[in-house]
Amino acid sequence: MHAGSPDEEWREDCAPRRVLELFATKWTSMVLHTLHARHGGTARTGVLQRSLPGISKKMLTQTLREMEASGLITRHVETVVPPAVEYRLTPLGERFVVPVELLYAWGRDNADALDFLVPRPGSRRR
Amino acid sequence: MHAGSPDEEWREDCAPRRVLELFATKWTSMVLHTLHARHGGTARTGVLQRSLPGISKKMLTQTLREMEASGLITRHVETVVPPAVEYRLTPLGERFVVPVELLYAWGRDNADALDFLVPRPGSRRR
DNA sequence: CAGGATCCTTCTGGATACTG
DNA sequence: CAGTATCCAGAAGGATCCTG
Repeated sequence: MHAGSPDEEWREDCAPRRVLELFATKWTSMVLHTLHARHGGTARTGVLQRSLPGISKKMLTQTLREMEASGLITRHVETVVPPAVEYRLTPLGERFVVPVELLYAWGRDNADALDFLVPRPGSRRR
Repeated sequence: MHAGSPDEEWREDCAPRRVLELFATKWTSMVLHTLHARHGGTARTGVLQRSLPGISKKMLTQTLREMEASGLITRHVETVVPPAVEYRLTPLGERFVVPVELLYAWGRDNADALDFLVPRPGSRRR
């Protein structure tokens, strides 16, 4: 347990980094959580948008596209008018929910310690 | 379990969002993990930098500053020449390590499913 | 050795308008 | 209703040079 040992090198494509990529898009884990905890794993676009106050239509669509490309969700299109699109968690997505929920649970348990972060709504970190 | 219920509103300052703020700086969780898993919770600046191939001196310092401001680590300065600075996980930091490690563990367990992400070193997601 | 100060490039993501 | 296409301000973060 010391420096230099290249056992688990922080290569650009190591597992930890790839997981972080999933958080790179701001809304991913929130969509994941909402889909899972509030809608049982399946929801339509508009429902998701209303469940995530503050997300723009652009970012919702973009996030959903990336999550689909990552294999976290699937997209089902009902060919009707007006179009109805449903997003559903994949088994991989369901599994990813577990650590994400743990992370959020930790946040709730340590809310006091995090109080000094995000002091006032509108200012980001730092 | 449906839309509209404002039980756990996604306000700008809700716990989940504040946790995500901790990941907003790219290297935070990697520094945390390295400090914990490779150095037993305490390490000097240079050691950390060598343990994190690819991090710039600027980002390392900046990340450490923010982590200190967030109460995840403490900074100890040895007043000698050349200066020696040690960073140490706080109890809060130690607790945060738990969900972070679970996240990384999930990544390792699902490495196969994540293989299509980060196809070649040098290109980011998408 | 630790880290501050700049410069500069890339990316994020919000606002808005438009299509089927 | 779902999605696309632009435009654009601001943030993230890498490279480099300088200080005690």
